[in-house]
Formats: sequence, structure tokens, C-alpha cells
Amino acid sequence: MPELPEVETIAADLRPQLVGRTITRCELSFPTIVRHPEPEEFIDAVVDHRIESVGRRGKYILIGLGNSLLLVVHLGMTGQLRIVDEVTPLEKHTHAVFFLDDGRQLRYRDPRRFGRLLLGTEQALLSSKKMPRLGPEPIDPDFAADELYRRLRKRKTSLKALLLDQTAIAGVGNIYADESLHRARLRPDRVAGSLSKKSAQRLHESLRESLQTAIVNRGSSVDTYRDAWGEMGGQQEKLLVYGRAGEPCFTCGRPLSAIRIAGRTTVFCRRCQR
DNA sequence: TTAAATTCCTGTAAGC
DNA sequence: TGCTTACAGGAATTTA
Repeated sequence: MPELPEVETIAADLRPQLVGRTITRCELSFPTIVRHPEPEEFIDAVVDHRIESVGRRGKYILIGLGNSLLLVVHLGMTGQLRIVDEVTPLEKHTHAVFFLDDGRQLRYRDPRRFGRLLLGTEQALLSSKKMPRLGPEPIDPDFAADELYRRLRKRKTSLKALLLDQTAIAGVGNIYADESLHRARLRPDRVAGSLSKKSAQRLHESLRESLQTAIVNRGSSVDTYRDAWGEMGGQQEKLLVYGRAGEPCFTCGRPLSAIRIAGRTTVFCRRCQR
């Protein structure tokens, strides 16, 4: 599923292709994928505007338009954004097509339809509660270990649940929560507020390493994730624990355990993570 | 305010 | 082989 590294990869792929292009037409074959504003208004506000920027915030892709509105894309579980030429056959579950002035198309496809499209100013989307108030970017150079420690303190929930909380830290999902907890040698069910400053520093470092490594490898194609060209990432072959329940821990050889935390399958090593 | 449970959705894989 | 069922999970929403 697309988390920070996957969304970062797609945004970086899209940027040089989209910036400077103008959207000449927009077709929605499944309008309810647009959560704000009404589909008709959405199309009106998108068409005939130049794309000025492509960015990322948490798991959101932010496409800045000439009318100073943001086209916001959240890929959910199975969402895909792709640049294709017009002769590429339309794939099943393609819910939106943006026609570009160079003849190519930006297509949004999402079999499970957990994703969504939004349009508006950042302020408007925040105040209308269409977008949550996201926590800091974990890979931001300014995101210090101390900041993470402050966000863990006094929290009675598990480390795993906290890492998944987008208002605490932006962009971490099930894959990289498990990966960074393993790297930090911390039990996922440990109460977040019980961490020492030193352990929080270790988690901070592990979190950034997990995410940066995955970005270098263009993300994890564990499910349907593909980049903007439809290609798989490479990180799925390098994952330490995610999806490896029952298989031996790379450090100690003991079979990895799977438990359920916050409704999510959580894989960890009972020996290495205490 | 915080935390946990529930819901949305379809492809896939396991089980009978 | 073919059908049914369980499972995967991000985040909005609901409940406590």
C-alpha cells in the first residue's frame, strides 16, 4: 500500500511530467471518488488550468494549479496515478482521467476505492475537515528526535498505533511502522509514553532510515503499488519483518510473530524487540 | 482529549 | 473444480 516512500516516488515521477502542462479535459467515470467539492464543480475548477507544482504531504499528493487551488490525491490502499499516452488501453477501475495539452493523460485507478480526490486551497480543505491536521514530516531534516519524544510522551496508546496516527507523524503506514520498530528493537505493543529519551532517539533514527531506504528503492510493491510508469518498486524484497510472519528473523533466526494492534496485522521478533 | 471499534471496498487465497 | 468465506488495511466516523 502506498505510504510515504511510495507517494514520494510517485510525486517525484510526476513532477517533471506534469509541471507546465495544462489540463484540457477531465472525465470522472466514478464521481464519488471526488470527495470535495461536487464533481461538476471539481471538473470546472480543474480544466484549463496549468499545473504549477507537484508535491507531497504525508500520504497526500498535492498538485498545485494556476488558479492557486490544490488538486489533492490520496491513494488509499490500491490507488494508482499514471502518466500514459492516449493509445494506452483504459484499465479496469480507472475512475478519473485528466487530459493534458501534450496529448498524454494522467489516470487515477483504484480497485478498492479507498482513495479520494479533493480540490481546494489547503486552508479550505483543513477547515472543512476534508484533510486532517497532519503531524510533522518524519524525513524532514528539521524533524528532531526531541520532537518525536515530545509526541510520544503522555500517550497511553501503543507505539504501533501512534506511528499509524497521521496527526502524530505524517506518512507512516503498516509497512514502515513495523519496519522501524524492528530496526529500533522496540515491541510494537509497548505503551508509547513509557519510552525513555534514548529509546525515542533510536526510534527516530530507525524511522528515518526505514523511510529513506525505501525511497531510494522506489517503494514497496507488496500489494498493487506501482509507480507513475506502472513499474514495481524494489523495497518489498528488502523488508525485514512486514509480510514475513512465521519466517526467521534475519538477526536471531527465531520465527517472527504476528499479532493484531489497532486493527492491523503487526509482525515483530519477540527476541529482538523488547 | 484520547483511544478503540466500526465501516467502507474488491481482489486474492484458503478451505471445504 | 467451484463455491464460500476470511482477510488485506487507510482513515473517516462512531462510541466510550
